[in-house]
Amino acid sequence: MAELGVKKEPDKGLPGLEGAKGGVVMRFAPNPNGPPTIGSARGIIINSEYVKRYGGKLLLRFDDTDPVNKRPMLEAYGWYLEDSKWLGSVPDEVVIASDRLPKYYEIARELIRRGGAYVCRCDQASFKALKDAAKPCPHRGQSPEENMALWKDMMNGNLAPGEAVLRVKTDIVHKDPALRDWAAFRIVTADHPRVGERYRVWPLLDFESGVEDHLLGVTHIIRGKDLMDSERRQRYLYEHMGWEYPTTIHWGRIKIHQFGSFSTSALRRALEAGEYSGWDDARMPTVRALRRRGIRAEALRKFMIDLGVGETDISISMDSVYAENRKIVDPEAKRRFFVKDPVPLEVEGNVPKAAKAPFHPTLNLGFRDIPAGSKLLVSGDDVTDLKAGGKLRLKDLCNIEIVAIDPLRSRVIGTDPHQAKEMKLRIIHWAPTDGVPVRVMRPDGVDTGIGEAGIRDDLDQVVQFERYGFVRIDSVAEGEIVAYFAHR
RNA sequence: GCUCCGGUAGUGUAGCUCGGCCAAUCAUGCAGGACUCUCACUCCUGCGACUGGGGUUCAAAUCCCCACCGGAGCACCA
Repeated sequence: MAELGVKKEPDKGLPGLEGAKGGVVMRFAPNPNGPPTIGSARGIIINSEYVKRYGGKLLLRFDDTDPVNKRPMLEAYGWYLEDSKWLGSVPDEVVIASDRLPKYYEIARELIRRGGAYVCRCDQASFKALKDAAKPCPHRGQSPEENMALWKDMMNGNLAPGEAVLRVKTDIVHKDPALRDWAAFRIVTADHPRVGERYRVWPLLDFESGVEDHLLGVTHIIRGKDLMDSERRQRYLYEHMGWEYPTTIHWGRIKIHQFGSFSTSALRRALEAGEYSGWDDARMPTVRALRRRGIRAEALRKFMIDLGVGETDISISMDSVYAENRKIVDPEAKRRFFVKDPVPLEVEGNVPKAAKAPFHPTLNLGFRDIPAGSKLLVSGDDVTDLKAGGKLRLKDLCNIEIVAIDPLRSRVIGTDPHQAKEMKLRIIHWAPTDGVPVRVMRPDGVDTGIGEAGIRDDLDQVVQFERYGFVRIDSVAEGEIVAYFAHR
């Protein structure tokens, strides 16, 4: 009775894709000039999410056609594969543009034959001047035969870098100057990290990407709003060739509060200048850094899917990722004591020999013993506002009253947690003097302190340092444990 | 200069295609409370938005126009 009206259900997850019923072919197409960043993760995750939803194929395509300005890194190809896999987005097929130059040449020749492209020998500045004035350059009217001959000169070395480019004919009087006769190939004699000096004519993004999307049968393209004009440019190419353009979706630029805006190239420069310890430095906005810090792929996936694919430029906070991750990690993270900036605390009276502390407050993960005694360490942050006569509870150990401040002395006034509760004592954590030195690498700096010795058993695990935050134990060396900070 | 795109709470997001179910969804954040030997987790309550102005209409977050704000392209970069 009540459901006569069709209630609009709030859209859950990603919006549907137009014409995706029979399955999709989608691609993520990075330039491998560094490891995947959080921005890359968005592309990897969203594309793969759609493929999972509609069925079909996920392609990982390396658009590595600039050996100079955005020079590829050989290691980065593997990094993308590795991080895609970790993110739960294993590609069905991997394509590397620098392997496929001959295909592009073939299409270039066909395009020339069809009169869809010409070899332009203007220098950059004078072409721009003509283009801005919506005037054709002198080479635009060359016959396909002339163009083919010049193309061969580009290929065989008769023309030097800068002396000629192949341009796709569009509409030289188009009202948007960005679309007028764009360059498809240029001469580059620099060596390429993968294929050396085998080729001297390299395609530009609009050609390479546009051609590949067709060759690979891509049905849906998701790309940045900054590439909107790319689609409009490529449509001219598709028209010359008689191809059908895929469906496109655009999204806006993404900024992250905690990292600001970043580009792979900028990060690479900073890294090479020695500002970071590596691509997985805790301060890096890379997938591998997040992984090292103990962020789970599931948290990232959920976060990215929740972001959606809007065309608005967004400025997001890692807080949401952290909130997702906290929920995943909390039930399995062992609790440990880590005392930051330790201050010695003398305790008089009957201090228990050891604390029997649960690994988890609510789940049955067992207990660990932490040796105690009359000399302990507490966090510098916890003692700043202490005064003589003040009382507090050392968690899982005993209740104390502060006797003196500098140096810090106290006496046991009981061990019963209920007493502490009745007295509404503040509860702080502590560490034994024979604990292990711990260094915590954080996005915002480094903390040092002493942790309970049991942390040595937690290599590669995500644990919670009580009242401090979640960390991943990164290394357990003789003298020091290194932890990477995930979030509070 | 030319051209294109966008503007819902602090931050994201749903709703906008086919105007009424929207005194506007969800998450995160913040505030308060419950639980708890952690400032974690969980639960409850609360805070908080349709950029502005015109127009069309019985009715506009949704359609049209203008303004303002933000982003992007006009590379032999991706």
